Amino acid sequence: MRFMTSLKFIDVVAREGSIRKAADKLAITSTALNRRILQIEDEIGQQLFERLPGGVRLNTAGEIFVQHIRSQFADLARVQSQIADLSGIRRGHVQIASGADALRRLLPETIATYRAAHPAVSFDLARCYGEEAEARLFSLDADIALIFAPIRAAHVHVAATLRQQIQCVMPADHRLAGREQIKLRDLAGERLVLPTVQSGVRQLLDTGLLRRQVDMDVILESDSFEFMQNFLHFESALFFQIPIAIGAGGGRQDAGKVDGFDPLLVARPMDPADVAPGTLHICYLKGRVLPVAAAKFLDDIITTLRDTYPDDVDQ
Amino acid sequence: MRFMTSLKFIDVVAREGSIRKAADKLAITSTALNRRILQIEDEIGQQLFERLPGGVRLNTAGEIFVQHIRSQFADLARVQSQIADLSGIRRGHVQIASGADALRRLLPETIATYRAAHPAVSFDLARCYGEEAEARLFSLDADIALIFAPIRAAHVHVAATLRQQIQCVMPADHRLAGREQIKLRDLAGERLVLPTVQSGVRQLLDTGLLRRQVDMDVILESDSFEFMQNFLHFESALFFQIPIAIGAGGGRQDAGKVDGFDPLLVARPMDPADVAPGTLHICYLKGRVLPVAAAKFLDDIITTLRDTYPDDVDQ
DNA sequence: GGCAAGCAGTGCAATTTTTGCATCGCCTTG
DNA sequence: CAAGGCGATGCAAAAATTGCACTGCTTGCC
Repeated sequence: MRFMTSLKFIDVVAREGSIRKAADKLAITSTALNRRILQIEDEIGQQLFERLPGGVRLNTAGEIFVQHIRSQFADLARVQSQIADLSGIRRGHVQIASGADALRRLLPETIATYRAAHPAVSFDLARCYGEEAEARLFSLDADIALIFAPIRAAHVHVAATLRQQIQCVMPADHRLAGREQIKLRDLAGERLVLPTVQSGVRQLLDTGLLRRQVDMDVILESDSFEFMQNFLHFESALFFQIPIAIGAGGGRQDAGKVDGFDPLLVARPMDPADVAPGTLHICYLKGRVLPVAAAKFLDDIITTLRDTYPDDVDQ
Repeated sequence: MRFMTSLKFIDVVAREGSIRKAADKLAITSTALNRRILQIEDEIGQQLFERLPGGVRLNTAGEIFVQHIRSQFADLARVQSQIADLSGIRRGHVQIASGADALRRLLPETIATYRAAHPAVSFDLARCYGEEAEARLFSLDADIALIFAPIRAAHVHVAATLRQQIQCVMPADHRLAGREQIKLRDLAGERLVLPTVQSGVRQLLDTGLLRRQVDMDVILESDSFEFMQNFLHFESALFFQIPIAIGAGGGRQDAGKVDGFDPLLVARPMDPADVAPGTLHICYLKGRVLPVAAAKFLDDIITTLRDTYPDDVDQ
């Protein structure tokens, strides 16, 4: 896309914060890049970057312009996907920003199914927490975001939500494994593994714990489900996850099973009176027209979720 | 804007329907233009134009792509106006598509007032009928359209509407000049000057006349208010207009006066039971974010209308 | 039926634009 | 105060775009 290179260059310079670094990344000389930027600033009739001793930074005009550039790129991608769609080959690229929860089972399964139908569509997955996911939507580095946390920014459009009750995961022979529901005071004296404070699960737990003084033994904080799962094979403890992350339907035949097969672990829901259910938000940037591939995939996710959790999906 | 030239070229070729004609218009050789187009088609990976013996025509992919190009240009204009706005100089360009009605007094006055406040904003006025105005919105040749007719296309967003009762304009000494309202049957035997069939006024009149058989003497059809007004100085006749076109407020102190000053003509409303009131639509393309200047001007128009016709404006 | 006119595409040389190198002046940091 | 990083600039080399001359094609007109 020769006709977009200058714009792409500006985008990269904005991200790198330095013409020389950007030039390295773009495999051209800093002087060529510098002159392209000067030329565009000249054509726009406005300076876009502040020149600082340590590099460059977007000024207000630049912020506006770069946002425009990014939306142009996103729009071009949409147009190309739409054009490719005409010729029958459903090509495209879908960029997703997601919390760790959905990365575990929901996204792998949904993407695999999708790609079975449309093998020419490629995916890009960025694992990140709520705020960063929203930023990625805004900078058009993500088409779709799956956020298990409240939505902060007004520019995010929520296409669907999924209510999820936090589950307590424990060894199958744990003393609490027989309970239908776990209450916070049951955790007294237990060894706990908590997710990082940035995660939505942790925030919900903290909110619950604030109200009740429970004396617990937090032995570990981690943001890796895999690690926590394996850790429990060696030391008896409890950790917390939401159903989509452990692949267990709420109230279906595989309820209580972890990952659908791990015989050593079981999941039991927390009492909703103690820990409020959280909401997974499936969103995209407000006002955007998603590329064909992304729009279709968004549909697929929502359909999958509705099939799995028919009562908990809202649109 | 060097980085937009190739795209601009494609737009022009699409409009001209021929590479050579477009090349003439763009003051380059047809061969250079031809190669630019081949190059872009190569980069997109899709043919955009069908090659016909008499020139070129957009194919489906091309239609999509050209629409994208035009929206990019419109968006760039918005961004520039936004950037110019930052530096205090409110620069910009506003493109308006309007029926003849609003061109007469509403737009001249509103634009003059606007330009007094923002002298660096320039305007472009295209007089056209409903359907063409909508097409101009879609091809982004117009930011704002003022249409006195029903809206046909779904892609038009109506920002405000103004109800207007059709007025009958006549010499001040006409036998009907004393009436408060004119009924269709009053027109029997009168010499009438009608607006062109494309105009919304005519369509409303025709609808009314369909129901009542009135024997009239249509001596002239014209789409020029100026002509009709001057004609009445020479031959006694009636013609029809809406208040915004004759600069008369509905029920205000200048009601019944034409153009605010012409002592030879008076306007009397048609009986709403005979001729239904029409609606002036102030619209822009759905989903568009208007440039600062255009958005501000749209506001001004609506404010002006609301001040003049407080009871007839809806939003 | 043939011929002129109009169209898009192409090979090649001229021209314009872009790039890279060397270098400057500026600022911060150690 | 020196060193290192930054953006800007003069100048020559490299790459691209452009224009000219020409091809092959179709349509329409004599």
